[in-house]
Amino acid sequence: MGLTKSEIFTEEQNRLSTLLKAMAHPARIAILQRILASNTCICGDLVEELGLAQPTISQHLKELKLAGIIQGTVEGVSICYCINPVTWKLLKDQLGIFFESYKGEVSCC
Amino acid sequence: MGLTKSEIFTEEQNRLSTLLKAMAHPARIAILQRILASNTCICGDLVEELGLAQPTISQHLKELKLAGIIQGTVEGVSICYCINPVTWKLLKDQLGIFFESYKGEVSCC
DNA sequence: ATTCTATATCGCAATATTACAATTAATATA
DNA sequence: TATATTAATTGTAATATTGCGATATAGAAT
Repeated sequence: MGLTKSEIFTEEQNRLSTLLKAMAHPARIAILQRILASNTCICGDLVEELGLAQPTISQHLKELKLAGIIQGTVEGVSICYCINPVTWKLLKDQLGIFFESYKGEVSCC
Repeated sequence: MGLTKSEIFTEEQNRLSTLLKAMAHPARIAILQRILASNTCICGDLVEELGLAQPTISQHLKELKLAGIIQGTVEGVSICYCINPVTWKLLKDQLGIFFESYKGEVSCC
C-alpha cells in the first residue's frame, strides 16, 4: 500500500524515523556537511557544488527544513540556511541513547 | 526520475545515507529497539508485538540485514537476529563525528 | 517601472517503498 | 513419511521519492 502505518508505533519511534528519513539521502548529507563546515549559512552555492539542478536542491532544503533540522532566513536576495540547534540536540541525544544502549559481546548469533 | 544520483556523491555520503535509510522507518526502529532490549535475538515475536503482517516484518528484517545493521542465524525452526557489531560501531562513530562537528552559537540566522 | 538575481513551486516521468495475501522453503516432530 | 511450525519469497496495489524543465515569486539594482 506504500503507506506507513504510523498509528501502531510510538511517538518516539515515529519522530526518530522521520528525522532519520530527512537525513537519509546523500544530497541532504552533503548539504548538512556543507552547512556544518562553514557554520555560516549558504544556499545558491549548493547548486554549483553538488551538481544537482536548482529545483532539486530547493526541494532537499525544504525537506530538511520541514523536518526541523535546518532553518532559513531571507538575506537580501538570497536565503541563508543553518542548523536548527534545538532539533540538532534532540536528534543527537536520542541517537546517542540509541547507539549507547548496545552493550555488545553478549552475542547470540 | 525517482533514482538517486549516487555517482555524484562521495562513498562516505552514500554509505551513511544508506545506513540511515535502513533505519528510517518506525517498524525498523521498533525492531532494533526490541533487539537492543533483549540483546538475545528474536524474530517471530516481532510479528505479534509490532502488529504488522509476517511478510512485512520479514521484509523489514531483510532490509536491516542487507544494510549490514543486523545479522541472523538459523536456530532450529526459527531464526535468531541480532546486531552486527561491526556496522553498529561504524555507524555510531560516523554519526558521532557528524553530530559533534556542530559547534552551535556562532549562529547566523 | 524594468530588469536582474536568487529561490520556490508546479507538474510530470521514472523509480522506490510499504504492506499484504498467497505461496514456497526449510526444519522439526509425531 | 506426513504434518506442523517458522520464515522467506513472489506478486501486486497503493503511495512516496527523486529529479528536472518550465514557470512563478520576491527582493535589489538600474
